[in-house]
Amino acid sequence: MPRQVDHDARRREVAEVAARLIAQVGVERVTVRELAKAAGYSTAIVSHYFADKRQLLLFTYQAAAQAAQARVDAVLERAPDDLIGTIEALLPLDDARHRDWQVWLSFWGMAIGDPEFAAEQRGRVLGTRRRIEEVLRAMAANGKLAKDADFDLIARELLTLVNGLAVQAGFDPADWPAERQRGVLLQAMAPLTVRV
Amino acid sequence: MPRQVDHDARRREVAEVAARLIAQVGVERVTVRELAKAAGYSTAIVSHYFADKRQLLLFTYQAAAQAAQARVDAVLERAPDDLIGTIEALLPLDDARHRDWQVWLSFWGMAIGDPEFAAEQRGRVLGTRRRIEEVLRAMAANGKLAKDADFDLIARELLTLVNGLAVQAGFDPADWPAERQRGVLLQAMAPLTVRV
Amino acid sequence: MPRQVDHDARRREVAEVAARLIAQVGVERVTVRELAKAAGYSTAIVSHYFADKRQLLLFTYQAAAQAAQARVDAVLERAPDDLIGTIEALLPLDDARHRDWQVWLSFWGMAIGDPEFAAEQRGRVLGTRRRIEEVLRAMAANGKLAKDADFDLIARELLTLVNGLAVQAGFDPADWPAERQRGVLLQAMAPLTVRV
Amino acid sequence: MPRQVDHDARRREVAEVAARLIAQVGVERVTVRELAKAAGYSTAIVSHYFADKRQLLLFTYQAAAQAAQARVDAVLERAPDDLIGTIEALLPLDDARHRDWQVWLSFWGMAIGDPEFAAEQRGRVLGTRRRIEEVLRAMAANGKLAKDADFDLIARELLTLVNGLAVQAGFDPADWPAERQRGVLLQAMAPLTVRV
DNA sequence: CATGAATGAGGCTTCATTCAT
DNA sequence: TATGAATGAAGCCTCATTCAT
Repeated sequence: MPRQVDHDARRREVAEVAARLIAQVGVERVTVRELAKAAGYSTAIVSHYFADKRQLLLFTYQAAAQAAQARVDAVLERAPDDLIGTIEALLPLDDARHRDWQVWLSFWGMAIGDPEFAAEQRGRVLGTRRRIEEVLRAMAANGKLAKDADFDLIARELLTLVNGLAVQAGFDPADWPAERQRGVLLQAMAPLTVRV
Repeated sequence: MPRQVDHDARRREVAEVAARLIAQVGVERVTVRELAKAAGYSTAIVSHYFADKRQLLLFTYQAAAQAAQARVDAVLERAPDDLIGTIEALLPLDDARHRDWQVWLSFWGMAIGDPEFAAEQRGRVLGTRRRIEEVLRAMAANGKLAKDADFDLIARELLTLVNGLAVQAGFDPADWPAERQRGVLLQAMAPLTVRV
Repeated sequence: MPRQVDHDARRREVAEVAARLIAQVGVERVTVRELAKAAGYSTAIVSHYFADKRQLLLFTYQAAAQAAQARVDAVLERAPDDLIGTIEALLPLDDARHRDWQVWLSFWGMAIGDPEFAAEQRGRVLGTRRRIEEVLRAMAANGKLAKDADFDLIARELLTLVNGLAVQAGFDPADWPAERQRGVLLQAMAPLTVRV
Repeated sequence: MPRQVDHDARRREVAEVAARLIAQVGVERVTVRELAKAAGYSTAIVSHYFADKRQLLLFTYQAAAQAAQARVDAVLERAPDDLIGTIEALLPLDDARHRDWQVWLSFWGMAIGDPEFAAEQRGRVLGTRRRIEEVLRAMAANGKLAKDADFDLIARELLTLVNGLAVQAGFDPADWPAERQRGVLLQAMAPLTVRV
């Protein structure tokens, strides 16, 4: 019997290396050759595990999105109405989250003019907003938020803040330590949530 | 006597075409050939007016930034304390501003891993924040804002909102018509400014 | 298992084709495209086996130099004091040696203003002179040359003759058949060596 | 009446600049743009005064050859049998002659595979040899050389020495100061000329 | 399953030359 | 006579991909 290789595990492994490289040099500068070298495989690895370089990149993008989602899930499992925890799970407050944002930022260059990537990006934003809305509803159910609050609008503002913070922190991490991100976030959230 | 050409005007002309293309297909997909064809020149035109393709792109980036700055200036000339006007001058509320943001979004892909473009981006953010702070100070001088408000923090929140809105509107303009952008903006600004 | 290729052999093969082309059209007229076509490969073959076109040319130059050295070695193995044999091994007396000189002549154009190629040329001249000096010392040891002869000066004169003959024969082979080259050589060598 | 420009003087002026550049960077690296800049003219100067870049280079080559010829003429006007003076007029013993040789060396790269330049080179060698033969005949007439000497062969050897010395001195001037060039030359000439 | 040799398309750039002025 | 803007051909190189092994 031939040695069985866990196909999906290998795909994730390659995508992990890709994410590392993308965060370092940007998505457009990542060549299959460099990627293969960094991963310790031959150049044919992409054709082998992915139909295309494009598919590899898409997979890498989605993997980062799933990681973010998992972070949010971990928060909500403990407390389904932990809004601040949810938002913080999304912000680039540590290296892992910072790297995910680097990846997304880098992909945005591709997403301009690439309908499929743009759609992916739209979907990710929409999905995240839905999750935030759920948290808001949970808060309302727990009396932490007015039941007639405009959940959609609040969620939009919150996600707007997240994206805005991440963009600025992404290109100027020195100017945006975790505390400063939290400072802006809390200033903005204060009037939103204390409206029981 | 040879035909005289306004060098700077021609540079702006080429950069304008570049911006159009970038907004359409993304900065990495813009080739000199396509650019030349779209501009109605030969491929050598780029080398003629720019040292490099890279220099052309940098110039294009800066041109978009200057356009934004000019829009803000136009507002502040009329009313130096017009905060909402300033912010709206920055948001992708019409096609022109939307296109500028498409250009920046596209460049962010390059900025990851390209120190010079990243620095450019940082500079642009910093400059815009300074201008917002000035507006806040003018407001305070006119009694529209508490004199001891944390100008830096407020300016950071406002610019965070601008960037966050632009990112979302950039990839999903249908979901972010001007009114919705204003809606989020006003909801967020209300508690900030009405604190006389 | 992938097809295995002898990297160095392939490099020599490509360089051999390059030498042929250089001798025909001159080093500056050799394009990667022509070279690839003549070698029966695609243009990417050069980048595949050499970092650079420049590196390929350097390698080609050195290969010709090594061929000449090998010819001298073959002579000296049989008779370490065979001065005439050594000199004749260097002269363009047959097609193979003529072609090597064509290559060097062509490279001289590059060497002007290219420090690295100029240094390579200097090194080759110096190395050859050293070998001639060794032959002279062997002759002195065998009583074929005065022991107090000025080895350096004699070697310089001999190599001067070699270069001078090669230059003229290189551009006017019809006027410099082997016999005439030998004629000048022997006339010049007669007074040098018969001084026992 | 329009200002009359001395066409030939302008051609020589441009060629002089070209020679300077060629000696510095090699003939293949000289671009029309650089040449025009160095000469203080526009790029169209070549099309203006020469049919072609190629014609300009040919003219430059010939100008250097004429300069060498003029140097020999100056010697022979004083003493038509001054063999050593003639040879020294050809050797790169000072900067001016060194530069001429740099130009020729650089052109040799072009001459390989360029029949017209090769023919030019052949002609120059032949012409110089003829002049040396004349000097030898003058020596014979003055009793400084055996009347039945092989003028052709001696002239060939002498010109071989000249070319050989120039090649070596051209790439390694530090190793070939004037005195060393003369040393090799005199060692080689001694047996040739003292055969009255 | 995995390799690395080889490809061909395409990118940016440089350059001699032309042309209207 | 002289200019400099503009061209188009060509050069080198890089890269994702394919294919025999």
